Amino acid sequence: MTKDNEQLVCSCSIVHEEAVQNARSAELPTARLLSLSELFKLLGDPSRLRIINALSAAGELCVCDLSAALDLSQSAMSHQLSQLRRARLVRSRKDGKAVFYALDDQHISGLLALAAEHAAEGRE
Amino acid sequence: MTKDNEQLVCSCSIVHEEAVQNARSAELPTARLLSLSELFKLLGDPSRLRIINALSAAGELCVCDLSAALDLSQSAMSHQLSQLRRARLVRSRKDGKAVFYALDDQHISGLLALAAEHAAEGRE
DNA sequence: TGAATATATGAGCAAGTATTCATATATAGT
DNA sequence: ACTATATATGAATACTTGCTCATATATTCA
Repeated sequence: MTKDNEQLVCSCSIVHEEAVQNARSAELPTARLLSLSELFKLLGDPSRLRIINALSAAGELCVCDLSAALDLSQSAMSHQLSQLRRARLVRSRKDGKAVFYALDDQHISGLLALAAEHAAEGRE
Repeated sequence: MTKDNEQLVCSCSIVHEEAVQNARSAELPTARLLSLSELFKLLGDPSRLRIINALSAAGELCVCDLSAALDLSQSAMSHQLSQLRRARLVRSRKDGKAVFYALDDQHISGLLALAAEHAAEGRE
């Protein structure tokens, strides 16, 4: 075999046609790929994970509470919450001067739990 | 109320004691937090997500196959695989000159599926 | 209206990261 | 032994990103 009518992005020639075709046809649409990776990227920061975990535990917290509980500056907290809000991971409710945040997606807690299983088993 | 015997990392004073205590006592241990966020961070890159998706679909692929299928240079592919391998998301099997990679964790596909649900619903 | 409080946000900086380039290692074939 | 092939890896670079600082907006209270 060793065809190389593929774009030769690699110099090797032992391409397994059908496996590659399998992989190619299973490719996620770009939009879905990007929204997926963006979701994971948001969860991939310790500060944001702590925020999500705190909201999951406490139900609803205002920015001030979150800052105090997680030892993060108000500005940093607002910036992070802004990202989480934009991705619809949290929702905000304004009450007087305070703004209360809560998780806006029931899947997220499930994601954390499932991910925790991997993290737990993988460690030696 | 409005106690501020907390470390005043924020200048506000409407801290809700019990909610904050709830959040604080639910804090994840640092090691677990970091391994969790590292897992998500790895999944939070489009290239790595494509690799994982390809392996999930094709079962086992050598570096050359992956490079060809995903249009990524051999070097970039090796670097990414190295990270995935270090985190035990993939395992490698050497066969002659080729090295075949496959997913090393049954949870990962589940994670992708669950995350996809969020990504699907969140879009307007 | 004026002062204080709670949150949001733009700019800038320091740290992290994905890719490329060059090169090293390992295996197979001649 | 020599060449070609497949993969791995260190260094450099361009790009991203999380935080801080300064400031803006909004709400409450006097």
